[in-house]
Amino acid sequence: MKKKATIKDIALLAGVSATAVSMALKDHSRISRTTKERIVGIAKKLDYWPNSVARSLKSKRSGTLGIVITSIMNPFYPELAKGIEDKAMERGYSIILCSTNYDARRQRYFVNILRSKGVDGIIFSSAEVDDPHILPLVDDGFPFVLVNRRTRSKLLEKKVDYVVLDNVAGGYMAMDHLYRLGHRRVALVVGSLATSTAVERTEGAQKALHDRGLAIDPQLVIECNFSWKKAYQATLDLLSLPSPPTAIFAQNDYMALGVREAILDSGRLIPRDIALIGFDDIAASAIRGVDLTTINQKKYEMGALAVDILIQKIEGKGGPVKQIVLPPEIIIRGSCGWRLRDAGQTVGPESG
Amino acid sequence: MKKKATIKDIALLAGVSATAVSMALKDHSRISRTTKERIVGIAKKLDYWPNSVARSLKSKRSGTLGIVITSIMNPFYPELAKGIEDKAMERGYSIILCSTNYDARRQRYFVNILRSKGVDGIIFSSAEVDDPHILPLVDDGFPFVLVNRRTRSKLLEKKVDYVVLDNVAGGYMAMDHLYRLGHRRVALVVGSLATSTAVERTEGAQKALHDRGLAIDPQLVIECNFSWKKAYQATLDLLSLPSPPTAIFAQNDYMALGVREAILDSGRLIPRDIALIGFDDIAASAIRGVDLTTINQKKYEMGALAVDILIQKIEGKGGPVKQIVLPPEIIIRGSCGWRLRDAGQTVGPESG
DNA sequence: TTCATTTGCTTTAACGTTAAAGCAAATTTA
DNA sequence: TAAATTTGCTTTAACGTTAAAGCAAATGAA
Repeated sequence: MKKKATIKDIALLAGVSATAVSMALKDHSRISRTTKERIVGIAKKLDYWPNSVARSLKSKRSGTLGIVITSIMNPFYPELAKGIEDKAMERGYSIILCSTNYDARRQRYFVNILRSKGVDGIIFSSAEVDDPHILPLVDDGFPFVLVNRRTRSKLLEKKVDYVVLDNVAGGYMAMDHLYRLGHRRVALVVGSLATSTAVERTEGAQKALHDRGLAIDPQLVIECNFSWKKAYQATLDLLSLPSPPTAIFAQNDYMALGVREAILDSGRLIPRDIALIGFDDIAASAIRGVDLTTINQKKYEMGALAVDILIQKIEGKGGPVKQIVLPPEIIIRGSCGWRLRDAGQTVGPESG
Repeated sequence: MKKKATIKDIALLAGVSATAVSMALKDHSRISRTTKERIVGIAKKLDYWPNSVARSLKSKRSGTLGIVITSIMNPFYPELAKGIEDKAMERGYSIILCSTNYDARRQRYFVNILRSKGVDGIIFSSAEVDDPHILPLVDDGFPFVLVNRRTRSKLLEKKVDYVVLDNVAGGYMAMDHLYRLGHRRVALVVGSLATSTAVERTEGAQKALHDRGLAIDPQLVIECNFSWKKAYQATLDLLSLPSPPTAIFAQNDYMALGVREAILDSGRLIPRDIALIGFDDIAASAIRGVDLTTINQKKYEMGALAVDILIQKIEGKGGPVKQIVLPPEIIIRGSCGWRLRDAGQTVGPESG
């Protein structure tokens, strides 16, 4: 492979030292205008680009951020990733993407890989509660930020920066919406209870009922690990119960699509026979005919914010721990119907 | 930030030279078993991980691949990216992801950034016809592979490795399917004619009609740049034509969703009033109620294959230029109906 | 005119790793 | 027993860049 020009090549051609070239390209004040212009001219002619690897070694800065997510296939991520990417690009950073494929052990591995590659900081969007790989990062003072999920470890919760949705409020909002539409028997298709998101959304949903002196029938709470397939099966099980739910709250839209499929397969219609609410507002939820009512989180903004916080930590203008909790927002589409069930009938599009 | 242990730290503790440590960790034959075990023990105790940056500088290998795509938000990419990621991980490489956000000029920029960061090779999934940044790579012998799109430059087409779908066959297949269902007036919602994919899919569609002595009405061919919005608008325009099409072939599923929305907004039903076929088989197309008939390409396999080819080039077992053209596959769902139009009526689900 | 400062460079050294070369001691071969 | 080889390390140097220190020449101040 043809070698790219280095500072030395330029120095040789310009008849100066390598340092002079480095100074010229950095617009150092102690280099004469004429020499600088000569050097810059030669650099341009040779199509010179500084070798970041050498720079990183010298400066301990790589201009690269590590991003650890569960899987790029998860429809939640593209928007988050775009927020991260755009902001990182705007601020002059590149990103190395790592997917754990839902294998928590890989997080530790990726942290080591990323640190060895000299990334300046890491964004975790897949942290599980009490992740053992987080502690060494805190101890070492290595810059990182959690997005979407946070750690619930007593030891760490005060020390770790994060940008998350107020998932308790989101869960509350979803259940509240269903309650107001008259639903009293609501099933919970839960994510993975190893994640803060699932725990908190469940908490919020329970609180919404508790505030009205009600409680969720434990029979109607099923952990589905954020899996489409498990959500599908869980729904079939729920629907064959002697006293099935009148509504289902799926803790993310991806599972909600599995729930939807099972409902339709059972010959029921949404929302005529059963109401459905999701969480995340992924792209597919807005498709005509899907019309999934859902709790939205500003994924793009979350990503961008996380990058800002991370870079601030990296560049030393740290300050106190940043823990940002964004408010959720309900997106009302057709999947829960539009009229109060109490008032007579539920009306909605004959979707599906 | 706490410094990570280096080879020197280990050397100091073990009372040997840095090179001895390097040899011990690499299981060099000229190091004694006892010394090696002592060194390895200390390394483990210090939680030593080799500094890849230093290694890269020395060895000119980073174990990192650059991936250049248009946008992670494009629903086509997650599956492709996963194929790339899984295979790269399997073979011990990390990936740096770059999105051009459909700005072709950024490709040149990213190529420079990536090379400066020392990536061992680049996968382009966003190449436009005659990209000017490709030529220097070929000249330098820098390893890269195109996926999904290929260059159509006369100068380069024989020299560049790629993995693509047989898009001509795909276009042919789509149009052929519509023809067999009785459609004679088919509109083409075209991507961007600056891409090989759009050009070839159009070519294939035209060929399918040409083989039957027909031709596409130029009035029914609209370039929409792979944009949902443009596809939506184009469809409204098509439908208000004095003699509107009986079917629409959208050159990717994402545009097909825009077409679908416009059709439904116009009060028509799919496929009762108009048939619709897409391309790519993105996740949303399979959703009940969307049921988009489409041409599938094995995105995951394409990504994995591209990585294999790239790594083969990187690791020197190059051989001849690899140009892989995969066969398309039609996924028949409900959006074109199931009976021959000639035979009477088209039947399909009352989707949407 | 003399000393102090500024300018415009060069030399040195370092970042962490690792091939290559070197070299004494141990072992094998003749 | 002497020469040749192997073992087990060390020293050196390099990858490309850039702070830091150095230093002669030009400029400024007294």
